[in-house]
Amino acid sequence: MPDRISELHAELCKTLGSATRIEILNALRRGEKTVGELSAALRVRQPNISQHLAVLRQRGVVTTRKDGVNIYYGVSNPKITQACELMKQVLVAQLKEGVELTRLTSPARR
Amino acid sequence: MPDRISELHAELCKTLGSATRIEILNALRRGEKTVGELSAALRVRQPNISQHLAVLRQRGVVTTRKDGVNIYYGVSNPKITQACELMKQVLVAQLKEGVELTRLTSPARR
DNA sequence: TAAGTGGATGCGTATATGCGAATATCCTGT
DNA sequence: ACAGGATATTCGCATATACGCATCCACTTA
Repeated sequence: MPDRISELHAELCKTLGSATRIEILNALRRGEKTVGELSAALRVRQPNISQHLAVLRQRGVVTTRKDGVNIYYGVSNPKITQACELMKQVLVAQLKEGVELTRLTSPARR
Repeated sequence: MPDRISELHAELCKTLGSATRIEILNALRRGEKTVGELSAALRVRQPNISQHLAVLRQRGVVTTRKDGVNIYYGVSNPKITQACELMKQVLVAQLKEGVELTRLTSPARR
């Protein structure tokens, strides 16, 4: 029976569980970007980008700043970028170890 | 158009996107535990725990060690715990700021 | 071999998520 | 008020995920 905190924690983590959102965060590392810039840089349709940004916003992962005609998005907390980076390091380590990404294989029974 | 690496990265992150799995990882911080111990500690039915452990296994987040009758699960890479901890810190910061978790509210239009 | 324990799997269902396509909204210049 | 660029929202569909329940498999001991 998971408690409330764990649920919020999981929800926050779940936010990073999308390839497009991961790329959005990567793109925002070097600084703020507008929706249009993100859409162009990632080659993802604008409405789709907007949807992902909405998710990131709801979880407080990104912040918005309006400047003239555009809305600039940025990462709200550097720790998010750090966590992201750690996870990527784990991934890289796995790939190097040739970790049998038994993605579709059976379990530990051996 | 997200690339392969981002997809793997996202899949790995997605693994942390479940309250039960978050609690499993928290429980494993202090050391290895068997399925039964986890089931009892978290008060979650055994088959359900097993399923979540299967997910964690497939993504290489946990490792298994067989000892006599039991199977001990442990976190495969300390960086995973670290990333998890960073995310929790972000969450705590958000809660403190009373971040209007506009979970169900409108966006940045102002 | 029968029984018991620890753990994994399959199934059905309810719910959540991602994406495309169309559309709506906001803001600024004319 | 109007046009147009920038961004947000809605709808529908296809897919993924979580959970309970029942069941199955592996190993040990009597």
